[in-house]
Amino acid sequence: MTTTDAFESYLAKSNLRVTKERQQLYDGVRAQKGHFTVDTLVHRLKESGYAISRDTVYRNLPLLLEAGVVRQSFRAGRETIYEVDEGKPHHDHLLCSQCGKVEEFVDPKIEALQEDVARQFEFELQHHCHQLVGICKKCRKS
Amino acid sequence: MTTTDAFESYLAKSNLRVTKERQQLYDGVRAQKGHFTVDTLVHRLKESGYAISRDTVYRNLPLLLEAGVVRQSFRAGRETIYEVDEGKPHHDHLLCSQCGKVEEFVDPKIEALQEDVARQFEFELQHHCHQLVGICKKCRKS
DNA sequence: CTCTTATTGCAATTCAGTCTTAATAGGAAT
DNA sequence: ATTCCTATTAAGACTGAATTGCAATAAGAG
Repeated sequence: MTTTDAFESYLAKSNLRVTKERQQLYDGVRAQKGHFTVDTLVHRLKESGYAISRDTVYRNLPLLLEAGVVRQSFRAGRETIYEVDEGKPHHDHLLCSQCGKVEEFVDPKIEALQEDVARQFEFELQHHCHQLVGICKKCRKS
Repeated sequence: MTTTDAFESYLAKSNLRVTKERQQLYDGVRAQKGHFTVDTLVHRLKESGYAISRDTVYRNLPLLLEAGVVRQSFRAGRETIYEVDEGKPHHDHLLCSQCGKVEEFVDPKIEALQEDVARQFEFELQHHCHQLVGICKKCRKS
């Protein structure tokens, strides 16, 4: 299965239609490097000649999330930040409250402890949101 | 120092005025049990005879946060959920995605590992946002 | 008591995200 | 291919949380 099929096979499985917009959205999303917001995504899609409405993006985001194409990364103020979720392993974020710098980290021990907590409360863990906020080295110097 | 002075001493230290609204806001906030949103807070303040505008609440929330009176708890959809930050030790949240149930947990090992991560990236940790999302026992049965 | 200026309430505004609706197009059945 | 049903789309109105500008008010220093 080529990577191009990932979203289409999800759509087929869910009895959803493969539209031009969904294909373009999939392409556009995968072209994103790093973190992005819905607005920047729409803007970049337009630049690439894909005129997909903001609503269509919003409507299809749950599908892209479900299909494992994108991942809700974190929230910066009002905006939700997304990132591509293909190939890249799970990780959490460390943000600088001064300059907005974003670092990614993974800690298997924390992941395991999260599972323990969920088990303890008899929850079936679906996902988690874990952000550390602090001041980076550079900002601390000024 | 009585607990009533906590906010006032913070205001004094910061060269901010002690207004009727700030005193009432402080009282009102401390009367909140559990989690609350800005709107519910304004509503309850009004019920208690404290007619404080929503704007004043928004404007003073950063001060209350800074003074350690309230704490940003987590976000539910668009709304920011707050909770009183006096007496209560730090804790994180476990949410049920089906029924919205909120459990609180503390794990000293996770806390320590967060410090380790921050140290590794040379960040000075200020706070963190840690929510586990899953399905609770009751919801899993239906 | 007076005066300066922080603070307040109001109204207008912003902005992410949602909803409504009419038009369009996917794709199954024929 | 053609028809038809219905999912999906774009446009724009709308929502609700949060912010801002401004004129009126009141804290508290002198």
